[in-house]
Amino acid sequence: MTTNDRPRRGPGRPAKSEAGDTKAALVDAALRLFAQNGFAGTSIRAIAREVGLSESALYAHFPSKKAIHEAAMRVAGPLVAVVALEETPAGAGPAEFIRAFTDRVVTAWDTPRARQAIGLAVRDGLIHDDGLKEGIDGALRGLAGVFARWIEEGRIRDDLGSPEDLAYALLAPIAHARLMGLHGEATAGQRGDARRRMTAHAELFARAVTVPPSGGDR
Amino acid sequence: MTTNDRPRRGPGRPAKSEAGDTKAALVDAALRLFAQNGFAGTSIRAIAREVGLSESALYAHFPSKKAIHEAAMRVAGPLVAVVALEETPAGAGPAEFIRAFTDRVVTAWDTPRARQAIGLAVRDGLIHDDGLKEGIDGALRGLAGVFARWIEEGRIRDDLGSPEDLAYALLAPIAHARLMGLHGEATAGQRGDARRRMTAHAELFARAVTVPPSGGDR
DNA sequence: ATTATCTATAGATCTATAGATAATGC
DNA sequence: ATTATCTATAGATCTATAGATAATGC
Repeated sequence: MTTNDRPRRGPGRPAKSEAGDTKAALVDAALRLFAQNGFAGTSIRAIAREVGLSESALYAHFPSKKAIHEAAMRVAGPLVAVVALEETPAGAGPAEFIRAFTDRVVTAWDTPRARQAIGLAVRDGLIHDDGLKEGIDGALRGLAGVFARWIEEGRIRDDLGSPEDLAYALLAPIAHARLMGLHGEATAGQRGDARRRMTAHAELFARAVTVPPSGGDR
Repeated sequence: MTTNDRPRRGPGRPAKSEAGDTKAALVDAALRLFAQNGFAGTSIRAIAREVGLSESALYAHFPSKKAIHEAAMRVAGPLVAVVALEETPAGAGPAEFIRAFTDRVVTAWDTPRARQAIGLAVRDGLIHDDGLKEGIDGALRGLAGVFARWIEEGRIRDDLGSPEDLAYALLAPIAHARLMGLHGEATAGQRGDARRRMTAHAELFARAVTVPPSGGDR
């Protein structure tokens, strides 16, 4: 179970040589355990032991259990992919953009940190948190803005639904695959499945929204 | 907080008049609390108190905390919507079928029981459970079968992706909306948003997959 | 003196059990 | 006698604090 099993220290300040970044190690262990077992299911004892410390050493770094949970959430970082949207060059055509955007999201979400972060969010009800909801809505609006321009320019179909609905049709399946397959406890196989599902959906979506070559039945 | 506040009983067997179905009331309270706070975040004390009992009265009905959690999961019932698929008449056209199927799923998922069930699944990691994954895959396969037939018959587009990918493109956004908006703590407004999102997506999907009227640009 | 650890412990809370008590149904 | 409740309590575990100890950096 214990990923990080440094030897238990003796009393007193540790020698310079063996004095690692304890605080960072604690946050790391906390992130992992909270994501796995939730807030109530994780004791500060378990966190301290994972790093090879006594419980009270933890209290020298964080004033309370809540504080270390908050620290873990901070390093987990933002859960949504607004950044990926801003970073994707919109110059290319719709299909290329959709592919590039999805690739960025998939890469960002398949890091160990991001996988633990989503576990944390799911376990402790943050998935029903207003902050997360606003983040998602922001990402949807950003994507909808891009789609709205393309609809105006006649580069994607205007008869399917609102730009917002289109954005949802692209993003939701990707987000769903993340929840099901890019979490902290996912095996390499599950992660591969999730990534394939994401890119496959992006391709399907790109084909569905781009204006079909007009004329000629069959 | 307490939804069910019957008066606390005295010692001894309660009179027939005030002897409700305690076991059912316990499971009900347990489902609500486990969904809200997770397994570790819910004490048997809290469950008993919610029903107006002492902790030990609970142990007369269930041998352990785990047992009452399992009972709660059983009444929560299956999480996925294979039933909805079987119940939807496939005789109608693709668009009608997609609409009818989605309506059934939405209705099934917006019951208080189903909303608590999804909270339970999310909170205690069942979302990453193999059983649930198999249920989802089963629903996807069933839907994919319907789509495969329609593709053969030329009633929906064959150039978007595999029947499985199509099934995912329809189901995942609906499942995602459920997670975000049809859970135990969702307000009426959030639930309405989620339902609208589901039906809007079904409409978009139906338009995207049906074969476009051929011929004539613009 | 400060920092980072330890041991020991207080006080709360948690699961579970033992034994008492009172209504029910035979 | 059985059933459904209670009170009391054991024993484990949890968060948090107090005070000791030893290395560091001035």
